[in-house]
Amino acid sequence: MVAVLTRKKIRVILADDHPVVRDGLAAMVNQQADMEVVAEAGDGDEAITLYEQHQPDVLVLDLRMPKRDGVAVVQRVLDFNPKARILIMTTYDGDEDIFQCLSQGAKGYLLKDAPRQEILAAIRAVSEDRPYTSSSVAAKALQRMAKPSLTQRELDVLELVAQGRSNKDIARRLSITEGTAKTHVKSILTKLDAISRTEAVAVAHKRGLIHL
Amino acid sequence: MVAVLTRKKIRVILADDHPVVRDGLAAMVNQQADMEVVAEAGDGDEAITLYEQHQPDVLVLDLRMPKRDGVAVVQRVLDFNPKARILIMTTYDGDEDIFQCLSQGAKGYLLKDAPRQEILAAIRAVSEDRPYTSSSVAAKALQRMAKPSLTQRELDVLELVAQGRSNKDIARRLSITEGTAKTHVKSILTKLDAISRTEAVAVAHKRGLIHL
DNA sequence: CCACATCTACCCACTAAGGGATAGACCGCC
DNA sequence: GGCGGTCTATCCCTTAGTGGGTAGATGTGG
Repeated sequence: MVAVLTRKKIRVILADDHPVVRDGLAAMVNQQADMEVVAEAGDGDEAITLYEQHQPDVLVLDLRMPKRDGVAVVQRVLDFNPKARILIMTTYDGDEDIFQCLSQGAKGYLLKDAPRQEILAAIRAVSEDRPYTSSSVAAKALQRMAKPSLTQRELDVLELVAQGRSNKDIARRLSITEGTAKTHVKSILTKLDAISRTEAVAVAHKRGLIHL
Repeated sequence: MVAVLTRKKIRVILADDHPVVRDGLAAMVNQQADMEVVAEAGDGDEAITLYEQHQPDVLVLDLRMPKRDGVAVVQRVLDFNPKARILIMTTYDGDEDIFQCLSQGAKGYLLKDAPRQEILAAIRAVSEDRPYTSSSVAAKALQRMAKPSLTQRELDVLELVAQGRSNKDIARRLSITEGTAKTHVKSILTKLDAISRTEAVAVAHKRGLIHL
């Protein structure tokens, strides 16, 4: 028997809410001699359940999914198994998403427009516990590190600002005074380097701080 | 020879900028006895070129692609062949996108999270020149019809508003007075039923009038 | 315990934005 | 030729948002 036949295959779980994408990845992975798909998840909760059930070598994870958001899945899975090897695969290239996932412990991050070979290379790298990040993605993570973080309260306010709420409306919803809402908005503007709330929303959206 | 063998297969072109999605669709289509993929495009220009080259029975088209936007591809292809059968397949469910594509002459519109069977059913329907639209998508197209359209100038202004520009800044960029910029913004607010520019951006984004 | 960050709240002053109305210039269509 | 839509522009007035600073309460970690 040849070595490659006796060596265990890389066991992969795919988590993505688009059946088409899962099909595509599954076809790609199963064509390889050294890897196989052991399960597929269509939402965040399923991803967690199936991970704990199968304990695969690699979890390929979409960021935006129903029921539970990708970052939450990363946390939960790494909590269950700190050595879990997670590869994020998403269309979102905002520095916040990248930073969150990688600093949380995901081993790789790549974009859905990546060519086949790169995707397979990433899965192999992550399966051997080697980090995989394209240079453009790594650059964004580094960029993010130089920027100030928003507090939870500021994120709450930012979300309402992005919905088009007025300071008065925001204050009412958060049970604070309008003055306090203004204070939060001001610090958001400062941190995001924006001169108006509308620009703040644009910046926050580009950076992946909010997802409309 | 049995009828199904002599009957010509449905010839399909896939246009999507994600290799994974193309792989998934191709695998799905090629497994069917009655259809086959004759070409794959990774951007809008390629989609047009390959359509004119192969003249397939169905063009499956992603809306957001590099080089040329999906709506522009629909126009161009239908200009080349008014009987072209185009099936839009996208993640965007804003009423504006749906309305634009269908009123332009696309035969079907479905979302990427659709199950395999629905996708195949849509391709078959469109290949026979039967429109295919899920009820939720059709509902949005109808909703859109009741809403006022923005003029081209208003769309120009809206885009700058969405970038966070001030009225003064917008005026400068469009070479108009600030007062005129205000007039445009005011009519945008009225048409989108918003009380502030930030809310207008939120509404416009949800409806698919702008894509950040 | 002290230092630090966060959330809350207030002050003042100034600018930007929104609401309503009106109107001339231009263009295409019936 | 006239009607309707669009783009441009202006008026007045009111409200919302921005920029500056200050500060008490609370909680957390060194």
